[in-house]
Amino acid sequence: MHHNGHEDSNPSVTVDIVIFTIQKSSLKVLLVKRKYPPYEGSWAIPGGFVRYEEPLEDAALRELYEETGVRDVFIEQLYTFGAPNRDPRKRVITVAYYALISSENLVFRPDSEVSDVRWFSIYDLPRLAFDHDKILDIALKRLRNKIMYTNIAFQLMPELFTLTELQNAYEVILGRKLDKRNFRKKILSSRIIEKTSERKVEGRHRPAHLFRFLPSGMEKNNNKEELINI
Amino acid sequence: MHHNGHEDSNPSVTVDIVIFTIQKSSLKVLLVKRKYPPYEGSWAIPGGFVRYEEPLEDAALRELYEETGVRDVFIEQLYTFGAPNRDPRKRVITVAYYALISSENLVFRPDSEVSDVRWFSIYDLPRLAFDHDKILDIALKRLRNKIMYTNIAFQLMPELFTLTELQNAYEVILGRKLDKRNFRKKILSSRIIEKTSERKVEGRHRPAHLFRFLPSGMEKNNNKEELINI
DNA sequence: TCAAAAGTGTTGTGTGTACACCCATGT
DNA sequence: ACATGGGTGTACACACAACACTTTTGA
Repeated sequence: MHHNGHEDSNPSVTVDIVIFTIQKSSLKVLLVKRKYPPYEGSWAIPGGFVRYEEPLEDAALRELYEETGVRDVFIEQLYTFGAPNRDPRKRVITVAYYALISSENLVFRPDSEVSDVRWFSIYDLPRLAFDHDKILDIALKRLRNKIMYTNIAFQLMPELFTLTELQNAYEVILGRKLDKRNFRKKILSSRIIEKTSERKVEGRHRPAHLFRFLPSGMEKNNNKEELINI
Repeated sequence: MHHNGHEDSNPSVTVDIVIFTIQKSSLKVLLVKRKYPPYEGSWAIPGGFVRYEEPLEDAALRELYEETGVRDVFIEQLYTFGAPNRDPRKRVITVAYYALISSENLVFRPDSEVSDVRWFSIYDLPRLAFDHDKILDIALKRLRNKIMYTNIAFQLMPELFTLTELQNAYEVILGRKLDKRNFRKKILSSRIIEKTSERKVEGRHRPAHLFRFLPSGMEKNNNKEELINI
């Protein structure tokens, strides 16, 4: 690693990946605690250097896999951040991605306070290293925007889910309540889910129907998105 | 310039900028003819290396200025392209931008066939170097999408303009006709333009009123955009 | 007086939104 | 029987789309 970047006319290139999931009715992002300077001890978005022969998206998927053990995940390029002083050591240009993963897919769930990788509620974030607060902010805006006219929210859901669970996902992401009847009308009329014969029995009340996404030529976690309107 | 990139663990970083304008009722992009290999003699989107201490957007603005002589232009980051083999010499990651410039602002208008920099209609493009056809395609999609819910089309217009001229700009970008009455209703109700006392006399027919954009806290070419709906 | 573009309203259709009650189940 | 969340329909406001004629000017 060069610490005197000026001898190298090329900036370094990294990928950073904002990983979202929903846990306990809360939208969470995965952060890692930095072990070395700069920003030692601060929390940061996972990321790392792009290998010489590695496509950018592959680098992002590799980082994602290293942190979460999850493959076959929806990711999308977000924005490229290149302020000359965003890393105090040398010029580092980072291509930011965001990912949505279903909490059922999590191989390990870094929850404990002692771990150096942890899920944080978007409403209870620590101070972040570098310009990562800006990256996270833009990722959240993109997610909130895109959930309104695409089906990306489905990437956050398990295989089978109830309409209330789906609505909760939307509400948690948007940070506001939605009307139950209007939501169901909209989702059902978009013909992207189908009712299964199964029900979810949970507590002493009427069981909910379970739904699944319609394959419709595109598979879940296929990195494809379809236009809908909520 | 290294020709053996493998000795340098860092990819090179460039910016490329898709420059749009409207000329003669046609949407045009600026292309430059390459003087050296690879792709010698092919047309390409203007671009160049990012200097070590230079913000990405500054690099894009610099390239834009070098090719067009225009400053204070609307530009927006588009996407970052980083396929390992997109440049046959070595790994080059390019951060693509797009720009909209009013043809009245053009200091020089590269029109002649002999020049090595020229405006091309988007419907009559030459074969492009590298992956520049993909970049241009994405830029055009973004422009067409964004024109529908922001005021960026105004960046393409002169200081004073008629409603018919503005509608032509929309039609040329979208590649389809719009309804005159509905268009005027929409634009006028969005309260982002104001009628001036001047008229444009042109030909043997009724002169059109000239309009200008309302400052509304944000200046033209301020790289800000406002949400509207067309 | 004619050619050419400017300018102007209404109506139907569809979409978004607000809103309240009965149903099915477990305890 | 009751507590709990599941599930359902209607009415109103607004946005969008389709559509044709009159006005103003220069030649």
